[in-house]
Amino acid sequence: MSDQATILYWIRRDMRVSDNPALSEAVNSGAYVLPVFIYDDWFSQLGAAPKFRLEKSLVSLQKQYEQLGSYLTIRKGPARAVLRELINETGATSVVWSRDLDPNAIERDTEIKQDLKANCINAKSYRGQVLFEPWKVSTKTGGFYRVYTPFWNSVKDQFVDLTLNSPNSISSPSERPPTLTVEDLSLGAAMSGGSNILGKYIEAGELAAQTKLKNFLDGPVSNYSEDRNIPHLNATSLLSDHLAWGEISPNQCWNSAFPTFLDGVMGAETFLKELVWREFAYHLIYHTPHIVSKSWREEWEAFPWRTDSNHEDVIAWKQGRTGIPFVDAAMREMYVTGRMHNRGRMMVASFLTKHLMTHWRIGLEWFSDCLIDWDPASNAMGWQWSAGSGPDATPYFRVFNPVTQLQKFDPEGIYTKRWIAELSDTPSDTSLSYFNAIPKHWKFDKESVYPPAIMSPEEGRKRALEVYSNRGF
DNA sequence: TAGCTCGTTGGACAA
DNA sequence: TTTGTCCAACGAGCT
Repeated sequence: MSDQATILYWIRRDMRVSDNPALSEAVNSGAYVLPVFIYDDWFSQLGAAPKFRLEKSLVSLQKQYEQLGSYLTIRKGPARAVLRELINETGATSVVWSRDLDPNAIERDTEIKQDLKANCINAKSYRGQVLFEPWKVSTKTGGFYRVYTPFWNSVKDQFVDLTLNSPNSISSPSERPPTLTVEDLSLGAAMSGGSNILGKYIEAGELAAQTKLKNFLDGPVSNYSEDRNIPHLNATSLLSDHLAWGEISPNQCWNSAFPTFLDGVMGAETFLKELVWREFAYHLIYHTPHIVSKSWREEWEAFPWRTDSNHEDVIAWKQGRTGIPFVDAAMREMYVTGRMHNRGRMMVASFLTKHLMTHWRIGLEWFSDCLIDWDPASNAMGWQWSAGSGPDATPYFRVFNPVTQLQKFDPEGIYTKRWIAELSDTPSDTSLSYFNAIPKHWKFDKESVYPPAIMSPEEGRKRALEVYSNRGF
């Protein structure tokens, strides 16, 4: 073992080397840096698509470390035990990481920090997941924000540019500790067979993220305010999965878009506001962690939700067979690509929670399994917003009508034809790919007849409004 | 402290 | 076809 000190850099959801304060600090200390990924319970409980996406991210990150003269060490097991093991093996004296604001991650990290310190190991966490740490934003009376607009007004002028460049090289111990390979983690194992198809829609890694940000700011951003509502257009940044896995930082996004905003491009402001929605979700998950599992407004726990996740209506919703084209197109888009257009997300969430009166948690769990951009904070906030149980939620009488939404945002049926083969005499390749992606036991193929609507928009709206307006629940 | 204003994303209906 | 108004009322946040 060399005399030079070693720092463990513990990687979680920060799969990048630029604007990474924890990594930069470790590199600048002059010690050897050992980048470590630990597949612990936090990761093993992820849904199928997030795990598959994680695999791609790790492969990309591994290459990046090799290009910087370092390497990635991968282990599996409880993080605390694995870190101790690595400390014993390498003689490391410090562990650094980027803060993860997910409540389960906070609990794990707090315990680990105490444990390390009790054993005379330096342990330090750094910014990186958000623009504004939740404890640094407060209302004038010292509380946390519950409504988006005041939150936006409060943070929009507070941003300080701390963006860091990538290290030029990383010096790591010459003696490599034993490591697993990415393949050893079997991260694609939970996929039901659509992984080849889903894989085509994933471009993982930091470089891909930077390229997408640049392309977005070079073009689509100018019409983003309007075009982002049209589900068949390629008008959004497509950065959500990169942000979810930390392949790009919100700081980098903000910094790149801000000059465009100053130039008076409205779309750039809308984009910044979207970034701040992500911030708001982390603000909420930090201050009210129950948002991930219980209705944020307590009184909504008594709402008579349908809670049977095997109900035929729920199955139809998951499989994109409700007979409501907008809902089905969006659900199929998610199953094939691991993404869903934002208007689709609002639409299917409104349909499940209002027309089908099904608990938002059932929707949240399905999204957690299918989305490559799954993020605990945004997912929880979004579902509770749609259901009406969350902070700053949509009023109960605001029920999306899937037919009028389609007329407004997809009048020519481009989006629905892209995803629903049964609606076309000459089905598109994308719509047919759905049948190759779904599991066989769904017993559903391109010869199937498109089903009649399981619930008429008018009837569903009427029923939802009656129950929602009944203060007795 | 009390009062005032406002609330990401909608729908139905009337004019 | 487009535009305006109401839907119901509450709580957040500010002054």
